[in-house]
Amino acid sequence: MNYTRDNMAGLLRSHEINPTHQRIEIAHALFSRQEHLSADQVMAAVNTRHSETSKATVYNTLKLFLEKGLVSEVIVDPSKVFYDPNTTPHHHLYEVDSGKLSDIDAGSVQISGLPPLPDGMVTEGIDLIVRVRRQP
Amino acid sequence: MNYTRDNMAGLLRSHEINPTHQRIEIAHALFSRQEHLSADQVMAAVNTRHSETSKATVYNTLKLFLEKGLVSEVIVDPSKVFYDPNTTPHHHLYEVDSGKLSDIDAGSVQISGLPPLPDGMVTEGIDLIVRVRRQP
DNA sequence: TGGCCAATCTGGACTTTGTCTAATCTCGCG
DNA sequence: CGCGAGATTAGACAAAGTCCAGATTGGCCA
Repeated sequence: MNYTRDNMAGLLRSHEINPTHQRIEIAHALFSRQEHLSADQVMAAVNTRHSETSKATVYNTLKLFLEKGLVSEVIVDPSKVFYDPNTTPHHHLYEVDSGKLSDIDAGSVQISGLPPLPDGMVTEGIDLIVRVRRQP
Repeated sequence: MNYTRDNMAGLLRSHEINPTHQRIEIAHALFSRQEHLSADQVMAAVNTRHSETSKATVYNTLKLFLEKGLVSEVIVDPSKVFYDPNTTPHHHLYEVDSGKLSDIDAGSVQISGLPPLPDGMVTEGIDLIVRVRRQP
Protein backbone atom coordinates (compact mmCIF):
# COMPACT_ATOMS: atom_id res chain seq x y z
CA MET A 1 0.00 0.00 0.00
CA ASN A 2 1.21 3.39 -1.02
CA TYR A 3 0.48 6.47 1.01
CA THR A 4 0.37 9.08 -1.68
CA ARG A 5 -1.65 12.21 -1.14
CA ASP A 6 -4.11 11.00 -3.77
CA ASN A 7 -4.68 7.79 -1.86
CA MET A 8 -5.18 9.86 1.28
CA ALA A 9 -8.07 11.67 -0.37
CA GLY A 10 -9.71 8.31 -1.06
CA LEU A 11 -9.05 7.13 2.47
CA LEU A 12 -10.65 10.24 3.90
CA ARG A 13 -13.66 9.96 1.64
CA SER A 14 -14.14 6.32 2.57
CA HIS A 15 -14.42 7.48 6.18
CA GLU A 16 -16.89 10.21 5.35
CA ILE A 17 -14.37 12.96 5.74
CA ASN A 18 -14.31 15.81 3.29
CA PRO A 19 -10.75 15.74 1.94
CA THR A 20 -9.39 19.26 2.22
CA HIS A 21 -5.76 20.22 1.65
CA GLN A 22 -4.99 20.40 5.34
CA ARG A 23 -6.67 17.11 6.12
CA ILE A 24 -4.79 15.38 3.36
CA GLU A 25 -1.50 16.75 4.63
CA ILE A 26 -2.24 15.62 8.16
CA ALA A 27 -3.34 12.17 7.07
CA HIS A 28 -0.24 11.92 4.91
CA ALA A 29 1.99 12.85 7.83
CA LEU A 30 0.48 10.11 9.99
CA PHE A 31 0.09 7.32 7.46
CA SER A 32 3.25 7.69 5.40
CA ARG A 33 5.30 7.49 8.59
CA GLN A 34 3.29 4.68 10.16
CA GLU A 35 4.38 6.03 13.51
CA HIS A 36 2.83 7.40 16.65
CA LEU A 37 2.84 11.17 16.51
CA SER A 38 1.71 13.76 19.01
CA ALA A 39 -0.29 16.79 17.90
CA ASP A 40 2.90 18.81 18.14
CA GLN A 41 4.79 16.45 15.92
CA VAL A 42 1.98 16.48 13.39
CA MET A 43 2.14 20.29 13.41
CA ALA A 44 5.87 20.20 12.80
CA ALA A 45 5.59 17.57 10.07
CA VAL A 46 2.91 19.49 8.22
CA ASN A 47 4.61 22.86 8.54
CA THR A 48 8.12 22.07 7.39
CA ARG A 49 9.32 24.86 5.07
CA HIS A 50 6.58 27.45 5.42
CA SER A 51 3.69 27.41 7.83
CA GLU A 52 0.62 25.98 6.20
CA THR A 53 -1.73 24.67 8.83
CA SER A 54 -2.76 26.28 12.08
CA LYS A 55 -2.70 24.71 15.50
CA ALA A 56 -6.49 24.83 15.74
CA THR A 57 -6.84 22.92 12.50
CA VAL A 58 -4.40 20.25 13.56
CA TYR A 59 -6.29 19.67 16.80
CA ASN A 60 -9.70 19.80 15.12
CA THR A 61 -8.59 17.42 12.42
CA LEU A 62 -7.06 14.88 14.76
CA LYS A 63 -10.25 14.90 16.80
CA LEU A 64 -12.27 14.43 13.62
CA PHE A 65 -10.07 11.52 12.48
CA LEU A 66 -10.54 9.96 15.88
CA GLU A 67 -14.34 10.23 15.76
CA LYS A 68 -14.42 8.78 12.28
CA GLY A 69 -12.25 5.87 13.31
CA LEU A 70 -9.33 6.75 11.08
CA VAL A 71 -6.81 6.88 13.89
CA SER A 72 -6.76 5.92 17.55
CA GLU A 73 -5.47 7.71 20.60
CA VAL A 74 -2.72 6.32 22.77
CA ILE A 75 -2.55 7.67 26.28
CA VAL A 76 0.75 6.66 27.83
CA ASP A 77 2.46 9.91 28.62
CA PRO A 78 0.78 12.29 31.01
CA SER A 79 1.95 15.28 29.04
CA LYS A 80 0.70 14.49 25.55
CA VAL A 81 -1.57 12.25 23.54
CA PHE A 82 -0.23 10.18 20.67
CA TYR A 83 -2.21 9.41 17.55
CA ASP A 84 -1.90 6.01 16.00
CA PRO A 85 -2.65 5.30 12.33
CA ASN A 86 -3.06 1.62 13.21
CA THR A 87 -6.67 1.03 14.22
CA THR A 88 -6.56 -2.75 14.22
CA PRO A 89 -6.55 -4.25 17.72
CA HIS A 90 -3.07 -4.14 19.13
CA HIS A 91 -1.14 -3.20 22.22
CA HIS A 92 1.75 -0.92 23.02
CA LEU A 93 5.27 -1.02 24.26
CA TYR A 94 6.40 2.22 25.81
CA GLU A 95 10.04 2.96 26.55
CA VAL A 96 9.73 5.24 29.51
CA ASP A 97 13.06 7.03 29.31
CA SER A 98 13.20 7.62 25.58
CA GLY A 99 9.48 8.11 25.05
CA LYS A 100 9.56 5.64 22.17
CA LEU A 101 6.25 3.94 21.52
CA SER A 102 5.81 0.80 19.42
CA ASP A 103 3.09 -1.67 18.60
CA ILE A 104 2.59 -5.15 19.94
CA ASP A 105 0.49 -7.26 17.65
CA ALA A 106 -2.66 -8.45 19.38
CA GLY A 107 -2.56 -11.76 17.57
CA SER A 108 -0.60 -13.79 20.04
CA VAL A 109 -1.58 -11.97 23.20
CA GLN A 110 -4.39 -13.39 25.28
CA ILE A 111 -6.17 -11.66 28.12
CA SER A 112 -8.48 -13.83 30.17
CA GLY A 113 -10.33 -13.65 33.44
CA LEU A 114 -11.61 -10.11 33.20
CA PRO A 115 -14.60 -9.62 35.50
CA PRO A 116 -18.04 -8.88 34.01
CA LEU A 117 -18.76 -5.25 33.25
CA PRO A 118 -21.10 -3.18 35.40
CA ASP A 119 -24.69 -3.25 34.13
CA GLY A 120 -25.48 -1.14 31.11
CA MET A 121 -21.83 -0.63 30.24
CA VAL A 122 -20.17 -1.59 26.99
CA THR A 123 -16.48 -1.94 26.36
CA GLU A 124 -15.04 0.82 24.28
CA GLY A 125 -11.57 -0.60 24.21
CA ILE A 126 -8.92 -2.44 26.14
CA ASP A 127 -5.54 -0.80 26.37
CA LEU A 128 -2.58 -2.89 27.32
CA ILE A 129 0.62 -0.96 27.81
CA VAL A 130 3.92 -2.57 28.64
CA ARG A 131 6.19 0.03 30.20
CA VAL A 132 9.85 -0.79 29.86
CA ARG A 133 13.06 0.91 30.84
CA ARG A 134 16.66 0.49 29.79
CA GLN A 135 18.46 -1.90 32.14
CA PRO A 136 20.52 0.15 34.60
CA MET B 1 -6.65 -1.16 58.93
CA ASN B 2 -7.35 2.27 60.19
CA TYR B 3 -6.09 5.31 58.32
CA THR B 4 -5.62 7.72 61.19
CA ARG B 5 -3.11 10.49 60.86
CA ASP B 6 -0.92 8.75 63.43
CA ASN B 7 -0.84 5.61 61.33
CA MET B 8 0.05 7.76 58.33
CA ALA B 9 3.17 8.96 60.11
CA GLY B 10 4.23 5.34 60.61
CA LEU B 11 3.45 4.49 57.02
CA LEU B 12 5.56 7.38 55.77
CA ARG B 13 8.45 6.49 58.04
CA SER B 14 8.34 2.89 56.87
CA HIS B 15 8.86 4.18 53.35
CA GLU B 16 11.75 6.42 54.37
CA ILE B 17 9.69 9.57 54.12
CA ASN B 18 10.06 12.23 56.76
CA PRO B 19 6.52 12.67 58.07
CA THR B 20 5.74 16.36 58.01
CA HIS B 21 2.30 17.88 58.61
CA GLN B 22 1.62 18.39 54.93
CA ARG B 23 2.77 14.93 53.93
CA ILE B 24 0.58 13.37 56.59
CA GLU B 25 -2.43 15.32 55.36
CA ILE B 26 -1.82 14.30 51.78
CA ALA B 27 -1.31 10.65 52.68
CA HIS B 28 -4.44 10.79 54.78
CA ALA B 29 -6.44 12.24 51.90
CA LEU B 30 -5.37 9.42 49.60
CA PHE B 31 -5.47 6.47 51.96
CA SER B 32 -8.56 7.23 54.00
CA ARG B 33 -10.58 7.54 50.80
CA GLN B 34 -9.02 4.53 49.10
CA GLU B 35 -9.81 6.24 45.83
CA HIS B 36 -8.02 7.53 42.79
CA LEU B 37 -7.42 11.23 43.13
CA SER B 38 -5.84 13.74 40.79
CA ALA B 39 -3.40 16.33 42.09
CA ASP B 40 -6.22 18.86 41.94
CA GLN B 41 -8.50 16.72 44.02
CA VAL B 42 -5.76 16.16 46.57
CA MET B 43 -5.30 19.92 46.77
CA ALA B 44 -8.99 20.41 47.33
CA ALA B 45 -9.20 17.62 49.91
CA VAL B 46 -6.29 18.95 51.90
CA ASN B 47 -7.38 22.56 51.77
CA THR B 48 -11.00 22.31 52.86
CA ARG B 49 -11.76 25.09 55.34
CA HIS B 50 -8.64 27.23 55.17
CA SER B 51 -5.76 26.88 52.80
CA GLU B 52 -3.00 24.82 54.36
CA THR B 53 -0.85 23.32 51.68
CA SER B 54 0.50 24.92 48.54
CA LYS B 55 0.23 23.60 45.02
CA ALA B 56 3.99 23.11 44.81
CA THR B 57 3.98 20.97 47.93
CA VAL B 58 1.14 18.81 46.69
CA TYR B 59 2.99 18.14 43.43
CA ASN B 60 6.33 17.62 45.17
CA THR B 61 4.79 15.28 47.69
CA LEU B 62 2.92 13.17 45.18
CA LYS B 63 6.10 12.78 43.17
CA LEU B 64 7.97 11.79 46.33
CA PHE B 65 5.31 9.24 47.27
CA LEU B 66 5.58 7.81 43.78
CA GLU B 67 9.37 7.45 43.95
CA LYS B 68 9.16 5.81 47.33
CA GLY B 69 6.55 3.36 46.12
CA LEU B 70 3.79 4.56 48.38
CA VAL B 71 1.37 5.28 45.55
CA SER B 72 1.21 4.55 41.84
CA GLU B 73 0.27 6.70 38.88
CA VAL B 74 -2.64 5.91 36.62
CA ILE B 75 -2.56 7.46 33.18
CA VAL B 76 -5.98 7.08 31.60
CA ASP B 77 -7.12 10.62 30.98
CA PRO B 78 -5.08 12.81 28.72
CA SER B 79 -5.73 15.83 30.87
CA LYS B 80 -4.66 14.65 34.30
CA VAL B 81 -2.81 11.97 36.20
CA PHE B 82 -4.50 9.99 38.94
CA TYR B 83 -2.72 8.74 42.03
CA ASP B 84 -3.59 5.34 43.36
CA PRO B 85 -3.03 4.31 46.98
CA ASN B 86 -3.21 0.68 45.90
CA THR B 87 0.27 -0.43 44.86
CA THR B 88 -0.45 -4.14 44.65
CA PRO B 89 -0.65 -5.43 41.07
CA HIS B 90 -4.06 -4.65 39.66
CA HIS B 91 -5.77 -3.24 36.62
CA HIS B 92 -8.24 -0.47 35.96
CA LEU B 93 -11.74 0.07 34.74
CA TYR B 94 -12.32 3.54 33.37
CA GLU B 95 -15.78 4.90 32.69
CA VAL B 96 -15.08 7.26 29.85
CA ASP B 97 -18.07 9.56 30.16
CA SER B 98 -18.13 9.96 33.94
CA GLY B 99 -14.39 9.81 34.47
CA LYS B 100 -14.89 7.21 37.22
CA LEU B 101 -11.92 4.95 37.75
CA SER B 102 -12.02 1.68 39.67
CA ASP B 103 -9.75 -1.25 40.34
CA ILE B 104 -9.80 -4.68 38.79
CA ASP B 105 -8.07 -7.23 40.95
CA ALA B 106 -5.14 -8.81 39.15
CA GLY B 107 -5.78 -12.17 40.76
CA SER B 108 -8.04 -13.71 38.20
CA VAL B 109 -6.74 -11.88 35.14
CA GLN B 110 -4.19 -13.63 32.98
CA ILE B 111 -2.15 -12.06 30.23
CA SER B 112 -0.22 -14.44 28.04
CA GLY B 113 1.66 -14.41 24.78
CA LEU B 114 3.50 -11.13 25.20
CA PRO B 115 6.53 -11.00 22.93
CA PRO B 116 10.03 -10.90 24.43
CA LEU B 117 11.33 -7.49 25.39
CA PRO B 118 13.99 -5.72 23.36
CA ASP B 119 17.51 -6.45 24.61
CA GLY B 120 18.61 -4.67 27.73
CA MET B 121 15.11 -3.63 28.65
CA VAL B 122 13.29 -4.48 31.84
CA THR B 123 9.59 -4.26 32.47
CA GLU B 124 8.62 -1.43 34.71
CA GLY B 125 4.95 -2.27 34.73
CA ILE B 126 2.05 -3.53 32.71
CA ASP B 127 -1.02 -1.35 32.59
CA LEU B 128 -4.27 -2.88 31.53
CA ILE B 129 -7.12 -0.42 31.18
CA VAL B 130 -10.64 -1.43 30.25
CA ARG B 131 -12.44 1.60 28.86
CA VAL B 132 -16.18 1.38 29.16
CA ARG B 133 -19.06 3.63 28.29
CA ARG B 134 -22.68 3.73 29.33
CA GLN B 135 -24.84 1.81 26.86
CA PRO B 136 -26.54 4.31 24.53
C1' DT C 1 -18.23 32.56 -15.84
C1' DG C 2 -19.78 34.70 -11.51
C1' DG C 3 -21.83 34.71 -7.10
C1' DC C 4 -23.51 32.31 -3.03
C1' DC C 5 -23.38 29.60 1.09
C1' DA C 6 -21.99 26.20 4.09
C1' DA C 7 -18.04 24.12 5.57
C1' DT C 8 -13.51 24.93 6.84
C1' DC C 9 -9.54 27.37 8.46
C1' DT C 10 -7.13 30.89 11.13
C1' DG C 11 -4.73 33.83 14.76
C1' DG C 12 -4.75 34.69 19.05
C1' DA C 13 -6.63 34.85 23.59
C1' DC C 14 -7.59 31.78 27.13
C1' DT C 15 -7.58 27.58 30.43
C1' DT C 16 -5.56 23.90 32.80
C1' DT C 17 -1.99 20.99 34.44
C1' DG C 18 2.23 20.90 35.97
C1' DT C 19 7.22 22.90 36.78
C1' DC C 20 10.58 25.98 38.62
C1' DT C 21 12.85 29.25 41.63
C1' DA C 22 14.24 32.12 45.16
C1' DA C 23 12.84 33.34 49.56
C1' DT C 24 11.11 31.85 53.88
C1' DC C 25 10.00 28.61 57.48
C1' DT C 26 10.63 24.60 60.75
C1' DC C 27 12.57 21.74 63.87
C1' DG C 28 16.00 18.67 65.95
C1' DC C 29 20.40 19.11 67.90
C1' DG C 30 24.62 20.76 69.87
C1' DC D 1 19.37 29.57 72.18
C1' DG D 2 20.76 29.56 67.55
C1' DC D 3 22.17 26.92 63.28
C1' DG D 4 21.43 24.50 59.14
C1' DA D 5 19.41 20.98 56.33
C1' DG D 6 15.34 19.90 54.66
C1' DA D 7 10.67 21.38 53.70
C1' DT D 8 7.28 24.72 52.24
C1' DT D 9 5.60 28.72 49.82
C1' DA D 10 3.86 32.26 46.32
C1' DG D 11 3.87 33.24 42.15
C1' DA D 12 5.99 33.38 37.58
C1' DC D 13 6.39 30.38 33.91
C1' DA D 14 5.75 26.53 30.29
C1' DA D 15 3.23 23.39 27.43
C1' DA D 16 -0.91 21.12 25.73
C1' DG D 17 -5.14 21.87 24.35
C1' DT D 18 -9.71 24.69 23.72
C1' DC D 19 -12.47 28.31 22.00
C1' DC D 20 -14.17 32.01 19.24
C1' DA D 21 -15.23 35.44 15.84
C1' DG D 22 -13.84 36.64 11.52
C1' DA D 23 -11.68 35.34 6.96
C1' DT D 24 -11.22 31.90 3.29
C1' DT D 25 -12.43 28.22 0.33
C1' DG D 26 -14.61 25.58 -2.95
C1' DG D 27 -18.60 23.15 -4.93
C1' DC D 28 -22.76 24.21 -7.16
C1' DC D 29 -26.14 26.36 -9.87
C1' DA D 30 -27.84 29.98 -12.88
